[in-house]
Amino acid sequence: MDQMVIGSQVYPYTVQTQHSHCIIMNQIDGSSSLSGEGSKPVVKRRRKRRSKDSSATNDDDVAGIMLRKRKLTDEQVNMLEYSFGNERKLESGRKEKIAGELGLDPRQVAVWFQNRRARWKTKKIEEEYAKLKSQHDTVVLGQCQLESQVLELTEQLSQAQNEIRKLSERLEGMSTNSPSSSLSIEVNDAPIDFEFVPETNYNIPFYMEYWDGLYV
DNA sequence: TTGTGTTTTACGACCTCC
DNA sequence: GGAGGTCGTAAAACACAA
Repeated sequence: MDQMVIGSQVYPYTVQTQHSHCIIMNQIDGSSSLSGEGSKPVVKRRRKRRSKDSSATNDDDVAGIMLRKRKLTDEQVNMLEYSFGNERKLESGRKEKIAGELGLDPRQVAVWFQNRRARWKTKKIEEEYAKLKSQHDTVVLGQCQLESQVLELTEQLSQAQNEIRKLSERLEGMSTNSPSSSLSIEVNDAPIDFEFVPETNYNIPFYMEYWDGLYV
């Protein structure tokens, strides 16, 4: 059993001490954290913090030292973790039961669950963030690939436009008075057939230029 | 040993639900 | 209105590098 020496007094440092510590705490505070001020105006009152001074001798300071928070034992934490794994919320009866089994104040059990839920929530948020980041990175990568393809296709399109313009100019030079409804030319030894389809809606600029070139 | 960063315990303020 | 929740934070406990 650990001991805490305060002045001439030796205080046992055990689970029971932790239990007592909470009772003292509530008495000293003269308040419960669950007092619930409802919708009163927000008045942030800084609570008194416990002193770090261990050389104190008067009753209040001794109590303050007794109030020092104590780490829960591994066994207590394991039991609390197990309980938390079964159910993250803590109804009154269960809290009393756990507190009794572990020799803790019910308030300690409630606080532990509150903090545990907060840690769990933080972890969940971090996991969700990592998942979303991964998805985002995947989308960004896909976007880069698509942009690269767009550049490549734009370049190809530009080259094709140039080819067509050159051919158009050549055809213009060879043009006769009677327009033909179709014509056939070769580009790079590959035959390309053009067919005039008046009802087709060509709204791509270079096609319009091409037709304009043919039928000026 | 000591300075510093992180984790754990505890609390005050406020919110929600019954 | 009370019980129990979240949120933000203080302070003790702990880990660890320098």
